[in-house]
Amino acid sequence: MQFNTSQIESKWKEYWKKNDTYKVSNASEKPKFYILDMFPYPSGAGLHVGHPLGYIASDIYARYKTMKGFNVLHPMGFDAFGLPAEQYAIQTGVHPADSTATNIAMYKKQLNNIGFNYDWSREVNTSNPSYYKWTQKIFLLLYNSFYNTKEQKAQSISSLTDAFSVGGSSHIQAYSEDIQHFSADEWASYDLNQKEEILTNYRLAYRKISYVNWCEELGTVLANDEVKDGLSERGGYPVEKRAMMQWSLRITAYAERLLKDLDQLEWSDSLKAMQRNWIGKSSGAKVFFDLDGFDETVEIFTTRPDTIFGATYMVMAPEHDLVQKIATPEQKQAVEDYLQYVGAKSDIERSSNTKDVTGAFTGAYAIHPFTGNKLPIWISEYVLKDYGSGAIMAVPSDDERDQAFAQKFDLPIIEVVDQSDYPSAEKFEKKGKMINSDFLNGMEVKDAIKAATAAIAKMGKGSKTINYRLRDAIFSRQRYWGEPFPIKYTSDGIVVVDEDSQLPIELPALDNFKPTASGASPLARVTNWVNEGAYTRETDTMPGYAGSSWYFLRYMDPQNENEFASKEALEYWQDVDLYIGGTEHAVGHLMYSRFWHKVLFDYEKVPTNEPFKKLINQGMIQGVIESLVLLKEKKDGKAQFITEELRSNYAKDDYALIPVFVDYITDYGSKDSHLTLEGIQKFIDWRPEYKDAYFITSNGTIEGVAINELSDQYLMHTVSEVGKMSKRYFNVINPDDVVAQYGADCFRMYEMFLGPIEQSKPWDTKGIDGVSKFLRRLWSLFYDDNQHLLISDEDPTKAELKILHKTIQKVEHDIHHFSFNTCVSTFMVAVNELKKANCHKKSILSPLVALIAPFAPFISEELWETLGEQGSVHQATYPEFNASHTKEDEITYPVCFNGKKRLEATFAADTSRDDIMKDVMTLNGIDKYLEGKTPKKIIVVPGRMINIVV
RNA sequence: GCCGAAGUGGCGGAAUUGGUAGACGCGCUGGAUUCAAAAUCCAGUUUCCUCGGAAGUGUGGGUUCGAUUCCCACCUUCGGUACCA
Repeated sequence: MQFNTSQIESKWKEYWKKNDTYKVSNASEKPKFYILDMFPYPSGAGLHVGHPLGYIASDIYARYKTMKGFNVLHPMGFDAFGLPAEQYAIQTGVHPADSTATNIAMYKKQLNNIGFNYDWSREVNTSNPSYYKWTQKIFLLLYNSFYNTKEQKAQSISSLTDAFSVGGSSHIQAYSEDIQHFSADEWASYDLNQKEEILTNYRLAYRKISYVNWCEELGTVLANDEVKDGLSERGGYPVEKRAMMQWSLRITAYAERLLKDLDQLEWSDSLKAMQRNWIGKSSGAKVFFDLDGFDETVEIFTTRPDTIFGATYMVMAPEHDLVQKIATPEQKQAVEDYLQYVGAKSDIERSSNTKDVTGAFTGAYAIHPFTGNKLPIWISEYVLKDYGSGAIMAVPSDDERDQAFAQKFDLPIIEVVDQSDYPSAEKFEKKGKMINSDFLNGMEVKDAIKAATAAIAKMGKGSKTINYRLRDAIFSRQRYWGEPFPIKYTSDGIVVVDEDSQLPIELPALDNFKPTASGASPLARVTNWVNEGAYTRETDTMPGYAGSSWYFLRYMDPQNENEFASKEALEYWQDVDLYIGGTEHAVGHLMYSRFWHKVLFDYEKVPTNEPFKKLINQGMIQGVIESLVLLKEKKDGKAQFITEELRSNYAKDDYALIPVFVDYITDYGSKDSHLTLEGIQKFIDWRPEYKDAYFITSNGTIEGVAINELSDQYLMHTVSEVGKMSKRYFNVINPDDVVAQYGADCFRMYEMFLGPIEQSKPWDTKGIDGVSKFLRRLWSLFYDDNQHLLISDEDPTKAELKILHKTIQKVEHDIHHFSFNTCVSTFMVAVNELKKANCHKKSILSPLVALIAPFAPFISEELWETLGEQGSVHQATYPEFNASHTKEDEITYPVCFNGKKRLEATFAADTSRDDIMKDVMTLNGIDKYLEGKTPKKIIVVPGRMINIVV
């Protein structure tokens, strides 16, 4: 039989489907193993060769685990809500549900082409009402919960209201940023509205005013990644912050647990570091400063309470609530001007300006708690409203920014830390002895922090505090294509939740997807949906991360209509044993999923505290972007392109890079990448607006219209950059094309062969022939050139068994370490050696095919059948390694002199260390290296090497 | 700036606990086969050299009998983050 990839692939795809080869059961005696891929957003562009990298790795691992006797769950689904589909709907009028369904069908076809072992009966689609019913249900659970800081877990909000009814707010231990004090009687006297206002401070899902990116010209709210440098990505219009009442999730309540539980996870250090940075825990003290002439106090947060005697002024965030109140009439104008200045700047501009020091004096003063001195209160953009309490005590002697500010506005500086005992200490480092600090004088910084905090607490002016950088997550989007909230409002604006029996609240039909003028979601147009009796529905929808924060649970029991997953299914599958995905979700998705999971855990709805035990970040496969250099200046009204090597003659502003479809490029991806005359012709055909352009090469200029008459010495070199694989750069490689040319097995193995899974690298087809050759060589162990079967039933030789078992050992080791590139090398070595040994024995080839099966599922299935084995190779038992076959009788030792290898010597494997030491001195040629000297020392590492020290 | 990852032939990369640096593949060179080509097969391929050797894993130092691997300092590239008090 001939090796024909497309025939083999369609044959076995059919077989797997017919035999339900990849169907996974929840009822199994086998140990479970749950391996998960980050599910894709089904975009209209389809999969490119970068997407499957992680999927191939997980597929290999899943198939390996199955053969090792595990019941393996390896599902796939779609993160189907999202902006691109809505954008497409606005442009074309095609309903997002329709375009999404089309895209999903295309994705599934592409995925099946690569031969993944997904159990499609478990497919999940977040935009499906039977799925988002449970997203809505979990949202309601969050809404009806508060965080009990004593028990350290989420509890029902009703237990909080019960406690309020019994004892008011005094003995409550519940997480909140805004604690109000009231008695049980007061609580009873409040009306619904007042109660709700208080509960809002405790609920894990709550509403507050937050800011969105509003673009007046586009008349819509933009996502963060639609805003570039303070302008809308589409059109480049200005974007401003606009306040809107929006849903948020109180993830901050879980900050400590999210931080602490990282320790138990098998994630990479860099990923954990990213999450830790994001949570941003810092410990210090909060201190209340009295205001001169006002009853209010200003709360500040500091990590350096020891330096409190060095505080010479205060700074508030410009948006701080007290600013308007305390500003004196004389300073009112200055404050207004400054607010004007800050308000006009976007976030990006504000944070990119770290050099210029700006601010304004409010005219008000705070009272220093120890000295009683009056400290002027300033406002400045370098203090952020959302971090700490939005105000600081400024210590110019020990903080870089405070120092710059003090110098600019001529504020006093008092040195309070003497670092002369620590000459190596950096300035502002927490090292030194306190000076000019009253009762702290002479103390080491470390002790002074404790002493100062204790003194502040004793005065009732503050306490030790832990602060987190993590913010609550905004959960509202003013969009159509997302989960509707199961929420409506009374005419007084009081929240009414939908009953379980009403879920799912489905997205209503709509034909105009354009945003509304007010910035509300397009849903606001559907008045008969919005107005439900006396109630008005929430018209915002949930963000992308809503559906993806729990999808891994749904795979366990995807068709369940009574629960998001049954208790039995959850008990059996527990958690994800191995999660593979890109780093782009390092903080967003992974943080929200952990948060949701912990809430569910607190309610005993899931059996585990963390969702993803082990996580591997696959690197990205990037594309090469090939561009022509276009001069901005025209000549005779015609565009001018220059060859890459002439680019250095021009300033950066004089030219632009025009991406070229990579298929037209010769030597794509190399330093020498260029367009030949033929390539230039293709380029012009593709972009007719350049048909008259000049193409300036090193050997002279050619005009687009006159190409045919010219010879081949004219090459236009292009600029090669490694970057994203994207439609925008015309460098997308579709896996279908690679599969059609080389076969799915070759594509899979080549992606693995490119290098370590965690590393990013540009796609490059150089070298795919090597893998293709390997598969043909494997085939040639079974069939000769005339397609005659070569298989024999002879007993294997010792040498053949050794090749096989060395391979088993190495491949299994490497799979455990996710080193799939070296697995492929190992297979190549094995096939090369068996070929050399002329081995066609079933006893060797059967286990070899089983070893290769996880990597090349199609060819191995075909060869398994050829060998006369029963059933699917993917349900076979993994070959067992037997060490007795790899034992060496003799070992060839490298003989080194001072660590450099000079000679070799072969000894029987069981030769003792002493005998080797003796024998090595009688070695042929050794005198030359000894140079007549006696060796100082001979080191023998049995089985490894011999080193002679001269 | 801070945090993290990495730096090895012309290229992708390998080297398991500190123990023969460059496995495997691409590319290149030569040869066989062929009318010819493709395909296939065989041999060679880190650099320098006086063909016996010498140097060599970003740079400089250190520990060690021995360092791609461990330690210190620096350089470069990539990813994350950005006035976090």
